[in-house]
Amino acid sequence: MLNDLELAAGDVQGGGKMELRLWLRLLSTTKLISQELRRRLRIEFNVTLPQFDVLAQLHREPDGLRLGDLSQRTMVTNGNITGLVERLETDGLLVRERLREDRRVTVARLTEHGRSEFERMAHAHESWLKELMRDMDPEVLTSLFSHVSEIKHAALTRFAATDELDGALD
Amino acid sequence: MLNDLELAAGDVQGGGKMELRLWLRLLSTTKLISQELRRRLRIEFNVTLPQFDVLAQLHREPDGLRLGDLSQRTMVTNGNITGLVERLETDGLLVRERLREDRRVTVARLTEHGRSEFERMAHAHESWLKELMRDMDPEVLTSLFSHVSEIKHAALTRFAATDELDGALD
DNA sequence: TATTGTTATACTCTATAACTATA
DNA sequence: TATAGTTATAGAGTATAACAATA
Repeated sequence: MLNDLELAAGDVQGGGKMELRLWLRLLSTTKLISQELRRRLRIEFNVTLPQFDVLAQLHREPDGLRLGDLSQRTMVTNGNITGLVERLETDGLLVRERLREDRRVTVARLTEHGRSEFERMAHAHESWLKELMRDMDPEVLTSLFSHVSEIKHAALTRFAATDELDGALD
Repeated sequence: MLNDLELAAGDVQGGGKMELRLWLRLLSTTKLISQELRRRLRIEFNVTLPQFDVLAQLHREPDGLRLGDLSQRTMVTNGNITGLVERLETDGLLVRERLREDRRVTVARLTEHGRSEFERMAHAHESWLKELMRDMDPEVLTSLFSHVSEIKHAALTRFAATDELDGALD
């Protein structure tokens, strides 16, 4: 299952550019998979990947999330979360409500329809990924998860502004 | 360096959803890093990530590439590669030329300016990534590369149409 | 004054299909 | 007829800044 061709071709160099090569491989892999998942989500459920992400975040929080928190967790700017959420509200998947205690704050939460729709999406999504990774050793998946988490952690501490460090748990 | 908090919090389940969790982690990680790299590329070099990708592909091919091949390698549709390449031509980073033997074919290749600009970009890009991954064990990077390649290979064989399988070597 | 969210704007990317010219 | 590339179009994402309402 290992692509010996690529290895033999000198893809793995002990030398200097492993970081770059790994990054490019990560990027092309996620792009490839994202495109297919996006296509399937659109065809089967008529949602985009960022919309799916918003729904996933809200699904974890039965009481809903402030738009600012949603913005942090999805890594979508405040200005753009508005339109994203608006489209989902139009489709009846979530509702927005202003807080009484602080009328500047808007909380978004899933409707019943949104919740059940998301669960259908998540189920399909999960089975697509299981199919994709069916030949991977479970140990390898766990190890991958932890190392990718290391990289993410480094990115959070070295790339992101320190005050944005909270939300992104994924 | 391992994020014990996340592990302790039950992020790694022996059970059933490791594939999904790994995917979400991959996705949020590449998104986080992409956003920062995109920001830096725009500020320092005034290019987007897809444009950088096009330049990288052309940089490997001194004689240039047919737009169709470029389209495959970057995973950008034929229709959209046109505009992408046009912007780069306007900026003087590449030129398009029709083939004499077959006047349907257009070949894009870097100009001298494009080549030297890309080399500056690639150098900066590489140092950003080295900084990001400076604490990662080189063995781990190699192992990550090979396992991510496995996943990419699975995606290529299971997701993509069989006739599009050639180009995507990254 | 600071914060929350909205609006506005400009650009780019993505997906699809119809179209042109060449073969 | 088939192929390579372009054009057209619609919808979204992305980044920034200005703005209104509220605190």
